[in-house]
Amino acid sequence: MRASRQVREAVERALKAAGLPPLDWYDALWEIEQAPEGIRPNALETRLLLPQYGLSRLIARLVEAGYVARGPSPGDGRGQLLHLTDAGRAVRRAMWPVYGAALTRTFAGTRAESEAARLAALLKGLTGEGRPPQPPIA
Amino acid sequence: MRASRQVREAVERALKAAGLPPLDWYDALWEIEQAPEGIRPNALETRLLLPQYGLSRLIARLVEAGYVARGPSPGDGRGQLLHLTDAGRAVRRAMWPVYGAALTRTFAGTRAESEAARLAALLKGLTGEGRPPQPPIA
DNA sequence: TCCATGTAGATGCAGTTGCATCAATATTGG
DNA sequence: CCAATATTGATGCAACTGCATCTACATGGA
Repeated sequence: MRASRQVREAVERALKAAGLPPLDWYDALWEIEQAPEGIRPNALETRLLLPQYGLSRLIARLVEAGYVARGPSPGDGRGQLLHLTDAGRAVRRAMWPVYGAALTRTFAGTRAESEAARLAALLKGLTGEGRPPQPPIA
Repeated sequence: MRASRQVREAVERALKAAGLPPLDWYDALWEIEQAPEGIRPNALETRLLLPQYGLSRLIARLVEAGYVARGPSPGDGRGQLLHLTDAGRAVRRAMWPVYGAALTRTFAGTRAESEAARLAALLKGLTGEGRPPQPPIA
């Protein structure tokens, strides 16, 4: 718990210092970007492992910021389809170097650095297996 | 991040279901209990890796719940000395089985279970080394 | 001694979270 | 076809967080 909080706070501080949105936004923007055909909130929910109400409000913030557009969900009047806007793509891209640099700084020099793959494997088992790897490179 | 959130939420749910206080309280109660001569908030701050205002308010809640008593700090009129009350000891003790059981459930059957020591070592490097192990057994 | 600076801890405010619940649409069994 | 139930997503409320700032006491130097 301590480790994850330390890491998260380091990343959050770096993003804030760079005038960028908080960390949660990154994952959400990334997942939405991966679905050019649009993605529905309930699908995001399982991918991001967020509670329903949390995601609902996160989306509201992203929409208000102009990073995400809501559209109707074909064939289901309850749902909606989310798409990334150009601004959304731009900010996600801008976030990555800052995010990555903060991570690098945190891990540099620790045992976890050389054994990252092993650490990731161990932790992945805890998330209920769930989702595919999250490869946020470019 | 996902792994730690999953674990934390599982523990929080278990504690709440048992009518017990949230997880943060456990660590704080534990650390205070370890210092029968009393401990000062600023010392707790470094042990718990909490921000100053967060700890200040956590202590306020613990005091209001009757689990912690504030006393004057000898030789420093600004400070205070915290002690656990009997109720505090009791609730900390009551929390542990629930806490532990939730952890066991989360780790059971994962690779992390058999490699707990390795995982702990990797993660510990990330917390800035900091503190001694946190052995909340009895 | 007095002032400048440093440290301990508290707090107002705005934003976020968890919980419970709601409205709207979908689906299913009779 | 309709009523019962399930699913999707939103929201009021109370609690909690981060940030900036504040008060009170402490300490060091002129």
